[in-house]
Amino acid sequence: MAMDKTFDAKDAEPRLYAKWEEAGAFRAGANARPGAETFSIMIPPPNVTGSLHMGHAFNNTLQDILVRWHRMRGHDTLWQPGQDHAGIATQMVVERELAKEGNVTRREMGREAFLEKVWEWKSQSGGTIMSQLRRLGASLDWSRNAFTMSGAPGAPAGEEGNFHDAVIKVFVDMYEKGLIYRGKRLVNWDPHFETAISDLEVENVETPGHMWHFKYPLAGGATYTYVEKDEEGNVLFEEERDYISIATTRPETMLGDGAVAVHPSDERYAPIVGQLCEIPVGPKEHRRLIPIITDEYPDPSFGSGAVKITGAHDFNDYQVARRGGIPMYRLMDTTGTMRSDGKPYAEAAETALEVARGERSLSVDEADAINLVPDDLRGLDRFEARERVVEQITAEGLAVMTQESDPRLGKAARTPLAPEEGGEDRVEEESLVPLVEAKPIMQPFGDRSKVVIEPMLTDQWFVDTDKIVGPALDAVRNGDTRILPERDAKVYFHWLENIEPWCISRQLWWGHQIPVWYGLDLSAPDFRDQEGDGALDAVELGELLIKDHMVHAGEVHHCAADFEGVVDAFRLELADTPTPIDHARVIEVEDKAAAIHALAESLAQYNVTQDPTQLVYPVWRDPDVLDTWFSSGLWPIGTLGWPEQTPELQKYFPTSVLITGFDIIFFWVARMMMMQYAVVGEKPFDTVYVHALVRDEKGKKMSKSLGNVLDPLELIDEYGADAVRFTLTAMAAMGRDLKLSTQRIAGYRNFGTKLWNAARFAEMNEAAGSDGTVPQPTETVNRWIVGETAKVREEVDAALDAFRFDDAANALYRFVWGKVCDWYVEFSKPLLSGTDASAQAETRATMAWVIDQCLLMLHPIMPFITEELWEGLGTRDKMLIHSDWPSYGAELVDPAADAEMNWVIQLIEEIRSVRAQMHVPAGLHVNLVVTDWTKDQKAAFARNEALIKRLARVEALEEARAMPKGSATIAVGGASFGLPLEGIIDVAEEKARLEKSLDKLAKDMRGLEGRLNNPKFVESAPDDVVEETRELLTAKQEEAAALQAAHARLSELG
RNA sequence: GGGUGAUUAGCUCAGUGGUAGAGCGCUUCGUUCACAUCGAAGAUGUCAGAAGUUCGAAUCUUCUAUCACCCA
Repeated sequence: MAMDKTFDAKDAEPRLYAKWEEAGAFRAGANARPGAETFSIMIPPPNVTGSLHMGHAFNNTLQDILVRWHRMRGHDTLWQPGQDHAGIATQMVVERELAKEGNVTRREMGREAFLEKVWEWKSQSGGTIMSQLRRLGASLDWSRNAFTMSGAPGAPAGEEGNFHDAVIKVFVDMYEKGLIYRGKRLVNWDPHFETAISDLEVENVETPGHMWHFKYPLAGGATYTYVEKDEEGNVLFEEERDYISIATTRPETMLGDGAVAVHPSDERYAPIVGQLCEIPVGPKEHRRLIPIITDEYPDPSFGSGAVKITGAHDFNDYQVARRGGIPMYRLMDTTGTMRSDGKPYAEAAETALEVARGERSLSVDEADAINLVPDDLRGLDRFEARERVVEQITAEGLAVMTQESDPRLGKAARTPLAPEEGGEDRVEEESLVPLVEAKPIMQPFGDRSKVVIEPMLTDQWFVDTDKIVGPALDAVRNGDTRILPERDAKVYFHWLENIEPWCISRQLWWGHQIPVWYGLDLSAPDFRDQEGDGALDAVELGELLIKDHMVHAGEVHHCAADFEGVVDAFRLELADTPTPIDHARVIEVEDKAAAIHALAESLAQYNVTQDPTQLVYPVWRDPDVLDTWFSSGLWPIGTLGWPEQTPELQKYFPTSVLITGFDIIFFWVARMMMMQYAVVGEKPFDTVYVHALVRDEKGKKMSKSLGNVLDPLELIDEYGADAVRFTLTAMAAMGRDLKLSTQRIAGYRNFGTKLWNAARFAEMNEAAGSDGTVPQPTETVNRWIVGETAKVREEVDAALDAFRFDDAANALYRFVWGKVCDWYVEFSKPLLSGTDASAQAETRATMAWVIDQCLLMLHPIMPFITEELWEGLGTRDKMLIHSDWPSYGAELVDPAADAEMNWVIQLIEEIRSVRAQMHVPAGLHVNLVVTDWTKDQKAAFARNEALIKRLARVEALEEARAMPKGSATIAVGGASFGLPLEGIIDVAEEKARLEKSLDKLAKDMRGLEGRLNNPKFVESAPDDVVEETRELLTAKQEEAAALQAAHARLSELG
């Protein structure tokens, strides 16, 4: 067979992948030895809308390495594939598609039809990432591909899995255990998609913004002495004030302020704490008053030190408001528009005022019902409202003023002012302008919608994480689950120790609809059926509804896996209504409005017909769906068929390793830990390997807007999957970001070519395709390379065991290129082409074995080229992917052979170096003279003469008493060699070379002697270190002596 | 503001107490029968700075500077 000069990745990769897949090579348990230990990895599910990016390539390369490595070791291995349904992203993609096609909106279509579209889209485009992972060579068991929405109502054929059942079951179970509740809390609200979103879907971006400074006048014209002091207590500034100064980046939220807070230690405001101040916006006649309170949150050194508290629109304020019992007034609707519902402003403000005065209090829901947006601002966009608020305050003269030249205004400053009191300026001049600082602010944007996220107080479902966080923390603390690198365990602890309730509802359609049904709250315990006839006439019905208030304002709700499951619970709700209403048929309707309508209609009809069988009690299902992360949180068990006790679940759970990015430690890893413990009471994985980010070569995060994105598929096209994989692996130092450059990838592509050509050489010399038997050669060269192979096997296993992927890759790189190609292949040439038949045979066998070992050990990192060579080099029982990973070790190392070959290598390198520096023509063979060597060295030379001569271009060896004149001298391991170069040598140049070497030796020796002359070193350092140092010094001294002599000879010469 | 980490050759990075390393790039040489996607040789470092612990520090401690990321 004549091999090509290079590996054709484009041709081979798809062919080999198909071959593996057809052979079922990736199947769970493939190549497992009987009774083998199991090894399982769950893929972090990519979005079903997603396509492969560099992070995926990195993440999946590492997983594939582990999986292939374990599979080759005969372990019962599962790499579980799958995708998550990515609620918001997928819904957005499909809506966009709809818009392109025919301008039908989701709402126009209706929920059912829309979901049908989503499934349709999924069946067409959902497989993209799967085929891309195949390009990378990922050996996932595709027959088990999972999807977080499989088995959901409306799922088409081919999506019959039971993930949906698992998700719903977990929700119901957790609800029943009291771990899930409905409540009003502040969440990240996306005004574009009109849904709550997770922190992960929020991008905080530094944006040019403004900080406005306003005066909140004290109620009733009260005044106080405002005093500012320096650190020593000297008064810097003092004045009478009738206001407190507030800075804000979001003036429109002032409308919802519930208080002004200052730090308890802030003496400047101590005189006015407890007083009321006025929000300087809104109609003059209904100005709202709010209390000045103390809280730890305000930073006295920032701004004026006083903070306005808008509990319903800011996360920090929310905490302060909760601590201080401050009402939270919501100002916007779901689209981020200023509210226009509820009572007129005058009435709302009056209520708020009563609350501020302590005359009444509001429940959270009552506060939420109050609309404190002034009538003229109702219905405005939030940013427009901001402008109007600023205008109104400024017009009223309640903006803090400053000189036009104030640098904080962001304009060119003429005379910079010393900042005092957070920068307020009191110089009275005619050119005063409102103090509006131009400053960058961190602003939250929806990562999909790109609109500004609004913290909003809304009704949502929450997991009471406090109740389930314990086992997740303990597991990592006591080592049941290990997080690598260790630093990331700290991140994990930090987050879980400060965990907040987890908002799991989303106002979307694509997802697992929450299995909760609501009904109108009906009861009339005091009603007496005076006729006692078990029927209700018109009069009685009227009394029921009006006098006994049968229909209450609130709602009741019940949770079960399906509608049938809640019917009984709702019947019980009717128990305290009169017959026959208490026997009404429970039916499901669309929503609350439909329920009211259906109930009214039913009662009306009953009134006419007196037919109790027509009475219905309508209930409606919660329209919201669950956060995608809620379903992803069940990934380890859900993919294995839970709640059914499948054999796979028994075998592969808990899983062995999770490999994932640091950015989702909180969102996914921590939640899987909590969920698995909460649901099945077990850890989801033994080890979590957290990897860093792939960046561009300048260290910038790859992003579409920067245009520095490297597409892994393009890279695979250009360099081959193996090169991309090897690069990522070699750069995978634990916990460090990768700065990826194409140059580096090209370098590792070259490495593949190098391996290819070494194999090609072996094949040409009939030294390929071993049967796997470890050779037991007699030739030193062969004994040496067998030992080197054994050493690297141990190194690679140790590295992979410790998740040191880079160490494994680099060890193999050094071995294959630096040992096998640079030396062993060269050393083998005289033996392979020589006349000694037994040496030739043994070398062929050894080389065949060594090359095969390279293929075996490189396979997990470079699966394609190694499989191709494996097939090409010999007749094999199994494909490489299922071949046996080696297990030999140090017992194959022959120390004598090791020492001898190292000496030979050093000699060759020295000769080459001298030749190059003395400008000996590259092709010229020269003689070598030896004046001094040991018996062993002589024997070693004799054994390796052929290859030394060949590699160093030596014509012949002469033994001599003294070095001939004009020789260049070489000292190797105590032996003195020389190249007689009279006529060729440049004496001055050779002297310079020797001097340089001697200088370095002298420096080294000084250091070594310094240490050895220090009695404390000899006393306290370990014996082997002292011994090593002594030996090193002796060697240096010998070498120096030889070079010294050579230098002397040259000096005599002239 | 809080936390985590980084700072080592021109570049990208290994190196967790025992004389500073790799890859890439650079310079010179090379059409040697595996490979020019190659080979040979070479140059390049106050290991960010300061102080400490130690017989010995790139490595441990403290401080400083700069940068990055995460959380507020």
